[in-house]
Amino acid sequence: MTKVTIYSIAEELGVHASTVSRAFSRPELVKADVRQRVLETAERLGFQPNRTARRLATGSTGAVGLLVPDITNPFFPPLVRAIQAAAEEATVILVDAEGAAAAEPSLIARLRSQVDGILLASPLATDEVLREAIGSTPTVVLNREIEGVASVVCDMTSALHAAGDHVHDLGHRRIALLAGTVGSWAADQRRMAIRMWAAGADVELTELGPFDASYEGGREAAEKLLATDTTAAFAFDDLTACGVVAGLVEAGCRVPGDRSVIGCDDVLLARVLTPTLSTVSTPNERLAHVAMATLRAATTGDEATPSRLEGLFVPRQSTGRVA
Amino acid sequence: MTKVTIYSIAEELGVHASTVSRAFSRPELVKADVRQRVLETAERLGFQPNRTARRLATGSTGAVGLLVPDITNPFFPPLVRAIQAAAEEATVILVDAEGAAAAEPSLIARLRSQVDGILLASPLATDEVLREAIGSTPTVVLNREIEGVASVVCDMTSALHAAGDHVHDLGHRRIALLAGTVGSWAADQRRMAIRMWAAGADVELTELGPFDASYEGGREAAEKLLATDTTAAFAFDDLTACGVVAGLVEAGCRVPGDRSVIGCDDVLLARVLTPTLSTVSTPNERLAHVAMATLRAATTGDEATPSRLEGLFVPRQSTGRVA
DNA sequence: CTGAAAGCGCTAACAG
DNA sequence: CTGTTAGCGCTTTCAG
Repeated sequence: MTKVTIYSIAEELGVHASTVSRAFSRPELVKADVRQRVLETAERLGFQPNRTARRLATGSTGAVGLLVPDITNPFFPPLVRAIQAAAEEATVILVDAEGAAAAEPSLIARLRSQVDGILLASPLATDEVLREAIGSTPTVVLNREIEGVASVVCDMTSALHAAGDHVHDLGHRRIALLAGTVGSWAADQRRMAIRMWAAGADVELTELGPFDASYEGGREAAEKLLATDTTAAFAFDDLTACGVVAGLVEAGCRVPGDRSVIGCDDVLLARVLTPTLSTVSTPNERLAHVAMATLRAATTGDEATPSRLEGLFVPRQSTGRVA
Repeated sequence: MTKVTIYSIAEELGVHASTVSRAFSRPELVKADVRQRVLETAERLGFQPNRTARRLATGSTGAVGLLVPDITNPFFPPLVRAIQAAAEEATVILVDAEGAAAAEPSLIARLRSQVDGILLASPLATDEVLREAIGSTPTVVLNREIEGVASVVCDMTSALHAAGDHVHDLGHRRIALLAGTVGSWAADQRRMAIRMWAAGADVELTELGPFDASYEGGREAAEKLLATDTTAAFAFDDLTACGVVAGLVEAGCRVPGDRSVIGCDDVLLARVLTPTLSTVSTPNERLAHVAMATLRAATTGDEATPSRLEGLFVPRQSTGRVA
């Protein structure tokens, strides 16, 4: 079981190692039958090109880094999966910041030396910090926008408008906006979208918060919510919405009987909760593909192109006709 | 911003590159003051040792692979996090099998060439297939045992006995066991544990299933469950339990008022569901540490040591006094 | 303790 | 189209 290299198979065939190398990396440069035989014996000998050597020689790692702020947030696993699928041959190195935004710069620094490019999901760090951390490494930021850095975001605006119209159609006129973490790009965007919608509809919007984007944050929000006479509420995300529902139900308020609740992200939780959550879903696969394409472009030195994808409102059980 | 290598700093100091190299990899072999100066200028120049080159030279990748069957299963993200933390310097390459057990061998093959060792969470593939796929790569299997392969498992037996005693104390005597996927090591272990407990307690155990380890599987289980006169049920995991609760509630059956439900794994869901789930938690951090330690041992050629950790029963709201 | 030299396995000009 | 020849940046004997 000795290691099989391009030399082993070159020798076996009486050709030069570089020919073997070419047979793999630039097949068009080698005569069809030679290539054929190379591939065959490679297969036969169980040849596995040594990625490390290739990397050293080419200077490219064949890997992309994916930094997520909190892998235990149910929003990210599906995204991670989609990115891996979209990465195809490239190996993706996932790094979880464990919810500690302050640690991200050093994590990014470590990543930089191991990858050709970085996909960065970092909602909380400031533009400054991030720009400095990524330096000259080709980077695409996800779900936020930073001047001068390529990005792909899922724009929830129109979906949230649709969600607003949906509850409006159900008769709701006093609506609560449970704001998410301040300084979060996504939270800001969602807040703006809902304000904009409310301004154009005959509804009274009550802003509460900010609340932490967590179940506990939702519980807290529920308390504040109960002190208002609103009949429907937009939560920052599904996890928060889950806490809101739990808090309301515990206080004897029925969902959607007495109050309607709208989540965001369409995580697994939204589909298994009782009641299932009306929410806005993200096109993860599309996002992943666009992100990878953008990263490849960035790697080959192209311009920073910001892309926007649209979220989709998914009505479920947590929204109902006003009491 | 030219690349800084051991040569740059060797030149800068008028020493040989190998000395610089040693200053990092075998500091004890270089005189204190030289080492000192090397480290200083390395710092000053922002030297980042090129991992790829190091790998080529040493033959070790400094990376470990972590294969999970389904990253979207909420059980895994916390484990991934724990493993990353336990891996310290080593970079962990996460591979998600996307729920397709059949694809695992080829994923493992790809991994093998990129890492020093593999942590393998693969509940469904057969021992044969796995043994063949890992070949001679140092491997630790997680939550299952394979003859001849190092492993670390979380043994739920005593925790499930505690759970049984708990519902027994609450007055339950007719108990349902909702079996998980057949052929799954964990499912088998849990089933055995509950049977064993039931055999030693004055309860009547009704086995139902097997059901898919999913929300839908739980819904299906709920239906079957309603056709029995049992008052408490063990679900395979929390996701299943969630489906069971949803199915029961939808049928007008209250949890825990009319029936008690016990989950397993203690995923996020268990804590945010209403009612919160009584379940068995896994010591992820311990598991991760033991797994990494075992892998390091395996890498240095030591024997395959199977380790067993204990789960912990966590009573919550989904279990209550019998009606 | 440090310098010299030989690779690790592959790629990439450059000739032929 | 294919062989030659240099490396990629670091580690590691082997001398001294």
